[in-house]
Amino acid sequence: MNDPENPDLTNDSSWTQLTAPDSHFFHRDTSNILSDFAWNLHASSQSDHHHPHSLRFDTTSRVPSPVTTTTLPSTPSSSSSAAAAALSVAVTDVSTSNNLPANSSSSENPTENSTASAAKAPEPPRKEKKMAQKRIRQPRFAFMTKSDVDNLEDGYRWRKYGQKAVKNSPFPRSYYRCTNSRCTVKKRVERSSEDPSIVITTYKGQHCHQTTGFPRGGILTAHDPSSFTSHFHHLPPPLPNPYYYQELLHQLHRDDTSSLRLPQSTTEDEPAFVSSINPPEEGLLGDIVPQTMRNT
DNA sequence: CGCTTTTGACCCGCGC
DNA sequence: GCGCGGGTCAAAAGCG
Repeated sequence: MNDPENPDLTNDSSWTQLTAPDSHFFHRDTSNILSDFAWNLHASSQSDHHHPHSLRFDTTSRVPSPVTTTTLPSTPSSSSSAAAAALSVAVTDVSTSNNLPANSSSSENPTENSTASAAKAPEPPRKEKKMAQKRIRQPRFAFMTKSDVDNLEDGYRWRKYGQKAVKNSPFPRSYYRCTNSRCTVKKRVERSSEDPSIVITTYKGQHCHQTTGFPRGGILTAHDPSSFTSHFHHLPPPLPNPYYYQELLHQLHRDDTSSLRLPQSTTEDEPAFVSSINPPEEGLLGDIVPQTMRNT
């Protein structure tokens, strides 16, 4: 079965064959380490079209936008200290008209859910929650990482809440949720069946809090986008951080909007990363941290 | 003791 | 309607 939210990221062709409704995919055909294209990212309009590293933006379904390909400037990999190498990034936003931000803990509070079950509410809270989840789909993005470890360090703490065997894959898929009780972000980690060295990580939702900090990179705060980027420029995190990819999208759109066409017409189901095309000073906060959380 | 992981069961959506 | 597969729950076990 083709899971629209979970295309086989290990298959290059599948990246462009994504048939998921309201999804937007980025594909980068590269095997370089993350730091190669990440932590020194300075996307410029002078896209090196000769470079094999390409970022493919693909959107299907409701938005009949053509697949647009752009390229990223590449800097030679200067370090292999990181145990992981990002291969591709995919943004599969599936937000609907009611894009529930991660900070809307009032409407989706795990603690409340757990306690409500014992209260025997007239309506099964579990069912309510399911219904809510069905209606409200959160932005998500995925990336492939060459790594020996499954659970990549990304600055947040995660609690594993499930594991499932994956069809046509000898490797199980693990499900994690952010340990922050108010945060509804989840991530899914699975290993490529074709290349066991590749870990496919899919993030869903938006964090409503700061990171806990990288073990080897000091504390990383999400309050200061400038320090965030400069932090990475000077001190690449040991492993890929989802922030980077959203920043990547920013950069791409900012620098080359002519070649990277975003589904601007999807106003009714505005993807998070589209709405995040903000002024530079807006930075990553537009993607990750809800505006209401920034002044805390 | 508190937190995390494991794991079987359950629920739901989707395709046939 | 049925079966399959993905995703989640929740109790038990493990760990520091």
